[in-house]
Amino acid sequence: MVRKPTSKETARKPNMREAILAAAEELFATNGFNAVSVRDIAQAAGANPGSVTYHFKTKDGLLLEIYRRHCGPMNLRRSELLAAAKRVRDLQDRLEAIVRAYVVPAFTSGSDLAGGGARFTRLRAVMSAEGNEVARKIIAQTFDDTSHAFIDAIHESLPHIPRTDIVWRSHFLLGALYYSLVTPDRVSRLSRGEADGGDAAGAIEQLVQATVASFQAPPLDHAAPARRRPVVSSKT
Amino acid sequence: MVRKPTSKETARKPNMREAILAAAEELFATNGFNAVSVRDIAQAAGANPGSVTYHFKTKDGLLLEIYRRHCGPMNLRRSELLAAAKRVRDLQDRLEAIVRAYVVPAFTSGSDLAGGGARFTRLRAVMSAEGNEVARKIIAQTFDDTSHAFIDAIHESLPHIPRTDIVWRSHFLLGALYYSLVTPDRVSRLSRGEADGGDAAGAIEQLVQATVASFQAPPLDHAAPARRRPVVSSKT
DNA sequence: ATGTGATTTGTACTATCGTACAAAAGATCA
DNA sequence: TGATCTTTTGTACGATAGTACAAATCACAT
Repeated sequence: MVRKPTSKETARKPNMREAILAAAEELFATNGFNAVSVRDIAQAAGANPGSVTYHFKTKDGLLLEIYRRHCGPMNLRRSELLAAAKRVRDLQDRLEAIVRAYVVPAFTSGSDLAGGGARFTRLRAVMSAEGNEVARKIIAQTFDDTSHAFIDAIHESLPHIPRTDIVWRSHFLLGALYYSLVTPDRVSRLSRGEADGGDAAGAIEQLVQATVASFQAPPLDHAAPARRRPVVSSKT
Repeated sequence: MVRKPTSKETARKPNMREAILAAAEELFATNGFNAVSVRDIAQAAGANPGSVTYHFKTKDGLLLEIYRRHCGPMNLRRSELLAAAKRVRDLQDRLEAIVRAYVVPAFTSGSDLAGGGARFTRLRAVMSAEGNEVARKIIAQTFDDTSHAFIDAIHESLPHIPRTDIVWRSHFLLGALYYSLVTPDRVSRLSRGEADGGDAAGAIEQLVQATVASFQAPPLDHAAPARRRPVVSSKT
């Protein structure tokens, strides 16, 4: 009996703390940080507002804990997948594997912390859009390392593309990834029901294929302008 | 004297109404809707809080007016550019022209309403992320037509790609576009200063090239699975 | 100059926000 | 059982939110 449930884990209701975290995650991810009140979260979790203060001290503290919960497992999984991807021999396959290693954990977190990575990624997208300060700090110090690792790996499998271009295209990848999680219904609507924007597996495949192609695009010639700029005049 | 400045346009301070709109646009676009108070907006515009109520009745009304201001000119310009793009003979050039016709007005609005399209597009991105109700309604009924027109045009120049795939890739384009406007600093940071995320012209070129390549990617084979899925195991 | 309508100001009201804190309730173990 | 610690509840407080509205101010036609 080295490990007993030290009463810290045995709440009256089963894990109220977790319920609050899950509710907050869901509400923040769909409505933004400021639109959600502590009372909203408490009600969604079936808890008392004061209970939120007790567990997380402040609303910022609650957001911080959400990040702490997910960042570790997600980046760990990404590292594992990236390491495996780097060992792929075929260059084309390797690139695809790298992109997949970046995308997949964003949709389904490794340890799948009570709700999966998709919800947390969506939350990150929303916090990013809102310019949330708490999130900005964590992201810069937690995700930039991972991003650099992926950019370097991609650069190695595409040595003829300038690093700058790869940075841009990685940026586009993240934007596309975020947006797919933020408004999946738009895909369903525009495809007139042919595609399901909420289907994670489908979204991943589409995103990976499109992104791999974008990475393989010829580099932008920074010295000379575009080969032949198509003439588009708005004056008919 | 058919047209005299009917005192409706001659405020004490030069166009306080416009100042409020501009300030609200800026603040909403960078901080989200709920994080910004009417008093914040009034202060940034050098106006009195009550003045905001006078001109726009409610905070939602203010947001609505911002959309009304930009949607018309922007979609008009997109239509013009799309029409011109469709007349490009070379298929490769035409595709690029179409993508450019979609992207360019998002960065710089046609009539450049006091601040340009980039700010408004960023605002759209943020409202989308926050799931803002006012914005959702307007977007569905104003932008979907334009989106369909572009999707159809792209489909015509890429007949062998299923429409579903084009929808997905257009969706990724919009996500990348949004994200580029939301966090341009990330590009500067990840490129270690080599690229300037805030440079609209550079962002447009990168985005257009990457997107054209993604559209030209082979279609996803919905019947048979991927040709040869690269094996990536997380267990080393 | 004066009246009139359009704006701006100042202030106040109610609702809700985040947070604090004491009391109640439950769990744990001597 | 009773002491002690953790968790939950209930309530309250100050700050700030959106909005309303009367008074003050301005522009302009007469």
